[in-house]
Amino acid sequence: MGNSRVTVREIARLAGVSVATVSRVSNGTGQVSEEMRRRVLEAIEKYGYRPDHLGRALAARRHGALGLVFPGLSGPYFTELIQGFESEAVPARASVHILCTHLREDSDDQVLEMARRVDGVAVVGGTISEPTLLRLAETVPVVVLAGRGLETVPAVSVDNAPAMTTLTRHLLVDHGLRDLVFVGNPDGSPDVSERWAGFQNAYHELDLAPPTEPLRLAMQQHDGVLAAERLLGGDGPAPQAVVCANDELALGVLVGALGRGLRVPEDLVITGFDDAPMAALVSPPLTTVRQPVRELAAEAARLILNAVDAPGVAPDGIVLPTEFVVRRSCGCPAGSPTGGTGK
Amino acid sequence: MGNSRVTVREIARLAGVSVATVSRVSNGTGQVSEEMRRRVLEAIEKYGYRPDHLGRALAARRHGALGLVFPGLSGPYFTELIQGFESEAVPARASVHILCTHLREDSDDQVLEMARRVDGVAVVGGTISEPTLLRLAETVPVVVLAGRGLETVPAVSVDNAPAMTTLTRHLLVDHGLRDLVFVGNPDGSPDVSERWAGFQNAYHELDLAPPTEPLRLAMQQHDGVLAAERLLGGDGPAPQAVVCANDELALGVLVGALGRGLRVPEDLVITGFDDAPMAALVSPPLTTVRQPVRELAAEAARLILNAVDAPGVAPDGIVLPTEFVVRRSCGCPAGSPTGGTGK
DNA sequence: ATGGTGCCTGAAACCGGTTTCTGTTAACCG
DNA sequence: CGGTTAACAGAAACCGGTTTCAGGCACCAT
Repeated sequence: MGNSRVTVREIARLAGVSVATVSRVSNGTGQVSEEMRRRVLEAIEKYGYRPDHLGRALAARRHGALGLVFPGLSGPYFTELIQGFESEAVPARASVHILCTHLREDSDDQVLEMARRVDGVAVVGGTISEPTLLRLAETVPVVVLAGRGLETVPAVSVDNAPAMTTLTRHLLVDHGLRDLVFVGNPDGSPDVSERWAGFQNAYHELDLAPPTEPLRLAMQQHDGVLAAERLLGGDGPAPQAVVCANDELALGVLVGALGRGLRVPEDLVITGFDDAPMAALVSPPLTTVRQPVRELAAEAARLILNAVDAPGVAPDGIVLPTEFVVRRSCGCPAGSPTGGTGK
Repeated sequence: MGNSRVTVREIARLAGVSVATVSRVSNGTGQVSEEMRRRVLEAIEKYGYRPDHLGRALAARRHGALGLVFPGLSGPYFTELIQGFESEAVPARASVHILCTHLREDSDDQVLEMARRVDGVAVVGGTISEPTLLRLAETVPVVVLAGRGLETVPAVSVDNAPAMTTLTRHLLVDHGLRDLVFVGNPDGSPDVSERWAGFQNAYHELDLAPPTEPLRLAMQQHDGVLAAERLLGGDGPAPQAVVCANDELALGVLVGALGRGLRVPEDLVITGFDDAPMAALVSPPLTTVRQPVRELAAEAARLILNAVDAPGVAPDGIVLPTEFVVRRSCGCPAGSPTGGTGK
């Protein structure tokens, strides 16, 4: 019944028609008489024929698949990313290939290899080298997801720097804090780099002396705990506020601070970035910046799908707006207003 | 240069050889004289030829791809799952297709459609209907990931029930607690169903009256916060302990409890399942069950890859052991010993 | 009756590889 | 020197679809 070994020619033979007719019926293209159509559909039904994807893809010179490349899969950010991408790709009848370059040394090769199996690729910013990105773009449409694009490679990202400037200004001006520490590695990803730039920019705008060097760590919760150890560990004075490059770090710092008996925000202010689900749930809830991660990835998928259909035109990049979310971890009372940073 | 429009026949023409020879050289199969090889390699190099994946796959009747199907992407569990699967597939030169059936009504169709693009599929338990699973298994090798297998479909899973029995017994016997509530929906996934069974079994083993009905909720952190609201909200007495179906729920309950001014474990005992990264970081650290999620998914990938190479033989399922991790949220002092539940 | 016009249909070419099978050549043997 | 064999190259078939193109046929107007 559901045997997948049945081919067009077989169905054609059994229905007593040509393969062209079978193809026409199974695709609904061209003109086919009622009688022929009936015979073919009957045979298709009876033998459970379904056209082979490879044959079809080869003829159409299109894979019906999109690729998504990211460094590793940590935390809520990437799950949102994948889901956003997938939610846009699947309805367009494109399957989703994923590749975590994560710790593999030959990842550039693998990205290039993936490019031969898909119609387009989204690469998370900072994942692969620029030369590889360019070579990739020669083969298939590419967009950079959360990062900076190139001449020929559009990017979709959020307004990281302005958002971080808004958040930092809030701490410096509205709360009168001075001794802030930025946690996150600006060299680790374009996102963090931009956030660090936005952080510095707030100081610059207010004619303050530049901030201290960032505490360069990875982006996971246990790195935040590590940050708390370093910053609150004893030697040297603790900062007034810890501005984290994402919510996971902030959550880790929060755990570390509370575990040391500090009160947040009274003894230490902590802020995040992303507005992960947990950010609103912890106590005190986290002041952070909401970014539309799902929408970002969906936009990337759409961009690629368009580029596949209309090759040649290199679309512009997209910058999505974020929203500054004021909660209690910055020292604001419960129920403060929130404000967007605008587009 | 890197033009991907170059075909075997073109290279053959340019090198003045036959396509067969080009194919032999590019695959390293068969016998080719030094002179021919040199000419071919030269042309390949010069025109940047790389064999098309579709043509190759069609001829080989193999996709070089594996599918991974899960309901939705929430929390650390699924990121681990994907990474484990991917880490095993990619070195075997198989790309990874993902599909979140998540909220789409026609997901069964999409799973069947995916089956036509891959050599094998891993399906997370409880994701698709049994009839669909059976039809899927007629097409490609399938394994169920974290769930129960069928006659023809092997499963890889962990010893959920014994592990939960061990944990529950610990609360009932070592801590003398009686009033436990299980949080999680046994109908939601095979994993939860088995954990609930293990929970009940501990009562049974000790000749206690059966526990109260489970609090049926989804598996995310905010569901845990919800659980805390329901259980600690005022009307009706609060339980002594909340046994959660996974760590995310437990973390949510913890946040909710602490937010209400309760002390954990003095006023309320909370336990989880999974040993997510955050479980050890919160205060108090979570007593839970560690399960080797990555290894589980890697095992599934291996099983499928083997089934692809040696079709016909239906391999046995695999049950991986878990480890009971005693931390402080159950009431044990810091630094208690931990014990595995064995295989 | 003749020529023109649409509508259907199927043979064959094509997508881009791999593989079998046949034939040539050179080396080796007695 | 004739015969066997191994090494190598290429033509053609194949994988499973789609699409072009030419032809058959019915119908209509002249």
